[in-house]
Amino acid sequence: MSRDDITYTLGMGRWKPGAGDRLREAALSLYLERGFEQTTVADIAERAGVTARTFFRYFADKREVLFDASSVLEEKSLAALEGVPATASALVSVAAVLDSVARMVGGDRELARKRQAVIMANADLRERELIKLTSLSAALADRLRRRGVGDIEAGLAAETSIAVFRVAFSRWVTAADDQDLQDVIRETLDRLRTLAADR
Amino acid sequence: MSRDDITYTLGMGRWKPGAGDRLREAALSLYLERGFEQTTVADIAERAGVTARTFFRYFADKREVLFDASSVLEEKSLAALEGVPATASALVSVAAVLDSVARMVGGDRELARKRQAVIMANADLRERELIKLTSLSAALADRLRRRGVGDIEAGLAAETSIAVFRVAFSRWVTAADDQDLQDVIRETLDRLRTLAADR
DNA sequence: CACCGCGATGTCATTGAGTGACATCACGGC
DNA sequence: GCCGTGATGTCACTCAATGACATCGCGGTG
Repeated sequence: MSRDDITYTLGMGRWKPGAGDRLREAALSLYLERGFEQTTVADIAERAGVTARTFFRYFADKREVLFDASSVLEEKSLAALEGVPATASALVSVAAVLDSVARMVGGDRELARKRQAVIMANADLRERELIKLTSLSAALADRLRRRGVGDIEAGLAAETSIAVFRVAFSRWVTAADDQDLQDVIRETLDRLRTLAADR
Repeated sequence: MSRDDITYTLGMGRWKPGAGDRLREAALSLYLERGFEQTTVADIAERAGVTARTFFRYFADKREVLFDASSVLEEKSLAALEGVPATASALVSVAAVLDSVARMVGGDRELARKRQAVIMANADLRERELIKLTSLSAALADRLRRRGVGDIEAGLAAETSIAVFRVAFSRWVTAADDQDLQDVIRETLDRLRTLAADR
């Protein structure tokens, strides 16, 4: 069977462009339809009109197809940190970063829900999700240290931001009514302040 | 080549007992010698005097051999929570759990160091480590809710405990002098209180 | 004592993830 | 009209992981 009927289009090069996007979409839909484990890379590649080998040229592994956006998220979050005066406390700086994350993630709650459903249904995906957050946290802590925040404070503030984000995000994505992720995060951060003051 | 010279011992049954322990030791030493990725399950099994198939009868996957102790850790941590009066604040309860974890983990710093070296050298192992902590956190949050702590507070307190533990553990395992993990954790928790009070 | 069921292990076959090496071929420049 | 390049295909391979079935010592049981 020739591939050309699927992939070849006049004047567009030898193959259809946007293989990466097609793979992303194919993967998400298949993960939703059959579940992550029941989907093979060959399935995804076929739906996207490429071979399995090509999948691995775009994504390091079967999970990464759901997470490669997070590198962009990380960059932009750290950029947001630059906008905060270096005199701000660690927690205030972190709050700004969380706000920026909320703006990026909070736009499409339906997409967030689908994604979350897939991720939560599989342990390997949950693992990957965690390490992405942790990677962001580590980068954040690093920047905080560079701007003079104490070693331990930087680590704590960064790790704490994950705590707040996870709790807030879970609340937001589950909520019946249509809240604003930024609000939920701010509220959750306030709750943490109260909590920590407890004895 | 017959296996009997290795595995058969008079009066001890058909095979040497303690295959699980042998596999654990073989795996850790090989991961230290060659690295996690450079070690195959067949290598581990061979050193332990069994077949690869047997490895997977003891451990769900190649990573789990380093983490199967954490289920015990989780049980005992939750048991420690039972000893805390239900009237205690969420953070105080969490502090008690952290103290219990510290007692279990803090005993052998050299072992902790070796383990940590292996884990930190590989992304897959870091992922697994994270999900174990998160699993503990989720269980902890669940118990807190059952004893009347508010939904959000429970989640926050549990997630925060991870933040504190990770920061403290990292400091402890890296430290030049010989500190007590419990002390480091308590100190870190205090720092968090200060941090959260900041504006 | 001979037989039996059980449990731990071995053996074999298979699927699917992931990788390296090399071939292909349209496109764009020269 | 030739050529280098980049994206893709093809092939071969290793290894993780799992299911099915065989093996065999041990501890009873009659």
